[in-house]
Amino acid sequence: MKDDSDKAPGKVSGMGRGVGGRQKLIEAALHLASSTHSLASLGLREVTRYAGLAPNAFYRHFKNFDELGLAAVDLLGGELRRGLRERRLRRREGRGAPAQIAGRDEVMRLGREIVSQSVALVLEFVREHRVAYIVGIRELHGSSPVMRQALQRLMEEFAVDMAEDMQTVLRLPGLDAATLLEISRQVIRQMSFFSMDYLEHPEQREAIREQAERFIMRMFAGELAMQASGQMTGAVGKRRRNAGAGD
Amino acid sequence: MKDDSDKAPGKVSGMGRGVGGRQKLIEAALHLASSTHSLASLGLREVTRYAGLAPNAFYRHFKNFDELGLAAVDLLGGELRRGLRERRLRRREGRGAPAQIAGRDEVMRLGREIVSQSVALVLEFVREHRVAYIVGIRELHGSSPVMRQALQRLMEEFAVDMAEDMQTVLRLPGLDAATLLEISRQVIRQMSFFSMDYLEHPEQREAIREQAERFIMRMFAGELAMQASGQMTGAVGKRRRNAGAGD
DNA sequence: CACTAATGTGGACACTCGTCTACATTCCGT
DNA sequence: ACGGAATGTAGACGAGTGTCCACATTAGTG
Repeated sequence: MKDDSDKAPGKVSGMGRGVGGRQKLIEAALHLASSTHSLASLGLREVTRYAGLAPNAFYRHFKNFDELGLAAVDLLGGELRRGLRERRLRRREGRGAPAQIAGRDEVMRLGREIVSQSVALVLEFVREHRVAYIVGIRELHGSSPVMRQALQRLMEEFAVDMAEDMQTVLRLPGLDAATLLEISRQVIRQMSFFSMDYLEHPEQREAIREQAERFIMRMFAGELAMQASGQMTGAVGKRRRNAGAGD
Repeated sequence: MKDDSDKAPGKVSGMGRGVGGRQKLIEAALHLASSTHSLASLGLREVTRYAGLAPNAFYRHFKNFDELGLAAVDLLGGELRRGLRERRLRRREGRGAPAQIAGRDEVMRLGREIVSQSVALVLEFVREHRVAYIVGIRELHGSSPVMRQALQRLMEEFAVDMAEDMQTVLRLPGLDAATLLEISRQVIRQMSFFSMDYLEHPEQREAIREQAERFIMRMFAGELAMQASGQMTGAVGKRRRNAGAGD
């Protein structure tokens, strides 16, 4: 990929023979972890061997595998988030200042367009970063608290981005910020499953994409319908805000 | 020629000193896997040591860790599924022959009741089988294809059960079996996240339970709303069944 | 040039691991 | 009661592991 050798703060001066060591180790670890063990239980020697380095070279870059994992999350998580934000901004520019409160149909159409684009972008990223994504999902449920926390945080950032986007573009009446965030979190989580299906069943990609879009539309339509019929004050109770997996 | 004593529930034939060996190994493995490695990367010696047995005792019961994992899935997955089915039947009896097609409000109320009970049951099970559940979720995304497949299948069974239940109790107009199953699958998947939150944040259990119930209601309300407004024939694509007589 | 920091190699140590062979104990069915 | 099957223990082997120490190469800085 790219030579990004300055990932850690202040790390650009003198170097020995090879420059790609760090990157090579990360790639080796992701590749091995995607097809074999979990990240935390990878062998140090195994990884360095795969990367074409001596065992000790590992220590030059990372203290342990959690540290390597965090570096990978920073690298790829940041890339995905930047990608989503970019595309979002591009769309917003290309449209001027649109969404005055519009009719229900107009909102639906606009929402569907945004949903469709976002889903496509995520699935595209997932396809291009297959191994990293698989490892990411694996570690999200894995045994290292450090990795779990880092990845949960990443997902929370995605959810916040998505909620802000929705808030800005569609000003849905009665959809307060807290509810929007709750829905966004649930969408992001569900997407982690859809993305896995997408990778594992290439022959059903079209269907999976449609399923994902349908899911998201269903969530919003459901919230609107429940608010419209006043059902949300029912037995379910409604002390919503701050209920999620916030740190 | 009597019991096919393979792994069927009739495993009681000849035995040596201890009887709980198999069970002890499973428990040890789950316990270790829930707090340390993934199942597949557990050490044979590690597990037997924790179980208070000699390393070789492992071979007496399992050929490898996949086999142990499958046994655990059979054990606990079966228990959960039976529990859900039981409670479902009990509810159905205790009610006689209820659901003639009722008004929308009546359907909503009944649906909410079922949702609430089912969510409570699942969360209760999760709390009572904490370690097993954590390992299950971990292996659902883990590196062993054998375990992944077994757990995906288990979740599919849950989804089918849930869809059938919904189908039987609430005869929602226009909610065909395929859509119901799709929604059920998504609910089951989302519940895996809710359950994790539930375990990891005991102080927010009430809120998480409400969130789960809200999520499920939102899904159904959303599907009904979309069908009612004819939106499901839109750009999303909908080669699902032919709605035919479209209401 | 001399110095330092970064990056790399190789060898060695003690340790754990999976697996094998051999033997001991307990229960079941005939 | 006896033989076989199930379940358990003990010890040993080679392979792989994490980590440490010593040394080599290169880039930038004074």
